[in-house]
Amino acid sequence: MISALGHALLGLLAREPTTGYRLTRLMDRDLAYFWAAKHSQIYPELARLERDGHVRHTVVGGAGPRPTKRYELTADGRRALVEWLATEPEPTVERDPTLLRVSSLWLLEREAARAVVGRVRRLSTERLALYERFAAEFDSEPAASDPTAPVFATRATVEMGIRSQRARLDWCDWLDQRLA
Amino acid sequence: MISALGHALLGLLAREPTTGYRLTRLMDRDLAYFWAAKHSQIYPELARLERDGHVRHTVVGGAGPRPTKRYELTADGRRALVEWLATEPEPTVERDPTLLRVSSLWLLEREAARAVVGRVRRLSTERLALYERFAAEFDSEPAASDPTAPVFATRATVEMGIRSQRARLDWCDWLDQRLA
DNA sequence: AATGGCATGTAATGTGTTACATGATTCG
DNA sequence: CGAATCATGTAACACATTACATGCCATT
Repeated sequence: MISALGHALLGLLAREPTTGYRLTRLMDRDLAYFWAAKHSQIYPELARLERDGHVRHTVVGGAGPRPTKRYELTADGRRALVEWLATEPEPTVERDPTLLRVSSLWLLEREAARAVVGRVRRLSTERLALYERFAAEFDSEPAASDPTAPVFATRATVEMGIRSQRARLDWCDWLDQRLA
Repeated sequence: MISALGHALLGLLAREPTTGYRLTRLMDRDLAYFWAAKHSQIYPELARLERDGHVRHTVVGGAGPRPTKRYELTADGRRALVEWLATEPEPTVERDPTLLRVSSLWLLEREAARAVVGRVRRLSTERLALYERFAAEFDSEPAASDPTAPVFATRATVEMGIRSQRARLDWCDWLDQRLA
């Protein structure tokens, strides 16, 4: 069985073979807003994927005490990835600390409650600006409109990020009005 | 330190003292779409909250091999909850298996890719219908518009759920067009 | 008499974060 | 020469899921 993180790594390696270190940075940059992982989780997962024959590595130098490993998909790994893509999507288990706070908002005075909403709005505004910068960056690449190009898929996930944040900002307005 | 789950439980107990079993069902019904937890996680967490003085229990019978316990907030627990509400919101770490799939969508043929989007749409449509039923239910209670009533806060979180799903459905249209 | 809901717990395993540990290369 | 970046790993801990375990009470 391949974990969600495993599928994330296979997906990145399908784009381009690379090192665990660079996978860590890629996840931080490209996937962080929908799937986060630290290097301490990524290195063992790569080892497991290799043990199960989904990836293989070649040593490409040694910038430190240990060898630098370049990972790539095996034919089997690629097959497993494509198969998974077509399976039924597992329902998202949301864990939203903001909604957790809001679910107890009735305990606060009006002004304090509005302050909470204000903080949510600020955080969302920042996120939205970030995602919109990402989107502009990706749109400047011609391949962004080609459904078989990796950047197309990345652009699509950023679009969802943007729409999520816009929805959240609209919701802040809705809530704020009701607290007026 | 109180965990996120701890805050969720304190929030529910602030509404009404009750048993661990009913907290499990409440979370499943009212919070599941933004904070999920099984009973095997809830019982130990209640014990920890009690050890730290945030809740206390009284035995109210024994519908089984062990005593049935009714938990309620202590003054200290209520204070801790209200204080946490006003703290800076921790940025949501998204873990969205749907976006994980979409980030590798470029690997698929056009028809297969559209099928993936179709499955996402179906799931979202179902969710939206569910949340809209919840919303209608809550709106039928007069207190739903009173910001100091618990049902107001629940209604607000459902509103966010509805807006999220609508945003996701719109995004499915956006994606589908680009895959046409 | 069987089924389902009420009720509480533990054990094993899986997933994710923080902290510890090491050392080469490159740029200023 | 110092700082940042490249690079890989392990250990300890926290959080979450699945499976195991028990037994009363009410309804059909």
